[in-house]
Amino acid sequence: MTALHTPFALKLGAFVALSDMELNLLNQLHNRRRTFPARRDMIYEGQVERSAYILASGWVCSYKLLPGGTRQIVDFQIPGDFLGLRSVLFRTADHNIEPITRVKASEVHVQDLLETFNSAPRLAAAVLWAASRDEAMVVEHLVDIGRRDAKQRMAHFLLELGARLKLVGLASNDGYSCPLTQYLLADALGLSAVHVNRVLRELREDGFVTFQLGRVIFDDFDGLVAFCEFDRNYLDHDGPLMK
Amino acid sequence: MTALHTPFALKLGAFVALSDMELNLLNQLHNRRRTFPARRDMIYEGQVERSAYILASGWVCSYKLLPGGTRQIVDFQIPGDFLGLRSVLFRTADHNIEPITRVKASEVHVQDLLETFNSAPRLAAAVLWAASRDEAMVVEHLVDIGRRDAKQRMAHFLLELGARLKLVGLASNDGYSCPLTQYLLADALGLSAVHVNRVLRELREDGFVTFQLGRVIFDDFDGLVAFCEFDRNYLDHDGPLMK
DNA sequence: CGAAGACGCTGATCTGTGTCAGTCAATCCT
DNA sequence: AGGATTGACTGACACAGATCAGCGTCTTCG
Repeated sequence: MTALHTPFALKLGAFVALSDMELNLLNQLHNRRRTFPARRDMIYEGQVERSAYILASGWVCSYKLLPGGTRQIVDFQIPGDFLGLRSVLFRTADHNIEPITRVKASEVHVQDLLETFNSAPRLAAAVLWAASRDEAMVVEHLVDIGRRDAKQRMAHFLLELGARLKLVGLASNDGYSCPLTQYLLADALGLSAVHVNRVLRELREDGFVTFQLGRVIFDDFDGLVAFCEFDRNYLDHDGPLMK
Repeated sequence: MTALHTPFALKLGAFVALSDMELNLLNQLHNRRRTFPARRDMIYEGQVERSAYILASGWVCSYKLLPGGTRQIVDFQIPGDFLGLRSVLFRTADHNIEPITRVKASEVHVQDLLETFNSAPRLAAAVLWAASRDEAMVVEHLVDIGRRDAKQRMAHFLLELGARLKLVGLASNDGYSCPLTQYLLADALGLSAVHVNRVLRELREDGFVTFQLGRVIFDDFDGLVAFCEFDRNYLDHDGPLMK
């Protein structure tokens, strides 16, 4: 992958055809590179220092802790995604962000972002688009947890993740590699780890998907889509107004 | 309530002290008044015409339909809230909006909004703040449905609603009037209507809240807060950056 | 007026998922 | 090398909440 096609550029490029000039501007956002080890929170609830990042490689999750000690993972972020965009708006972050793997990310100052938007307004639209997509995904998770049973929920989740990864060149319709443990899946889907295991086995025995050894393999992609009523267009909208 | 203190102005005023000039600008947004009857969708999934509204009176809900015929209510909107702000960004709306009662709302054109922001940048920050709060609420609902049992979920929901209504002068710590049916509560909380009924009875018998005849009455506000571990600050943040 | 819907409410029964308790293999640490 | 930790996996059992079936009261409307 050349410098001109970071995951971030790939993602935005899916909605706005990017000129060379715009691509260059995007790449200039990537100068403040930082690395984070797995499992140590990058941003935690109540933190005052506000920083946003663009994920270059690795996976992270954002979650909220409950007094009881359990947690709810709100979403996973994959390369190309923004981290902590909202914590820039509020004085303090309202949720935690934890790397699942070792992570490389570019720190982004609000200032730089605004300057970039100034030089290339179409990029502002693209970023806004991406932010709205993330919000739509949270809504879809709400529907997932509220109204689908465990098996459909898992199926829907694996397909959604696939669609997102495909956008940044990390998945195909065959499958993708995935560092999530069954405990992480449980915290994200509102299930117990034990039940996650059972559901994955059932989906495997049904011949739909196999999730083993860090790889998700779609054995019957169309069947899976039908089974959980996945809406194929839900993540590739028509793009922003200013296309 | 004078024209200078619409619910919308009250809400924004809670985060930015508004000058008379800013109040006037806000009120000018309210000229295109429209009325909607209950139960007929104002905005539906896939609709192309993009319009945003500010709710002046009445209640609405935004929801997503599932192929099976069930639905998940994502959130309720009360006076002072924005409707369909996101549907302005996308070519088509990605969810439905249905009035629960008869509703009065002011149609807002993107153009007017931008001009207002131009004259009073602090209002832009306030609106952004409000939008972020709405997003934070969806996240909280996710936590609700994913990790709290039915009773705590209901308790948390009733308290959250109370906090929002208080902000626009429609509730006190004693209670508020509330047009939601048990079916609506069920669709919002991911429960069956039957179970909603049982949970409400239990909360009443515990001496926490009474929800009857269209009124929510907090019999033991502090007890209820403790019971569902409601975070008193979660909705009154520190305000936006540009305070 | 009477009929038809809403809506609140309840008991009986069924079921999806959680909880508990444990095994096994792989990896990391000292 | 031995011990600790982590993650996948399983069976037995318990329970929260769904589903089914039904009653009663209001409101709406032809």
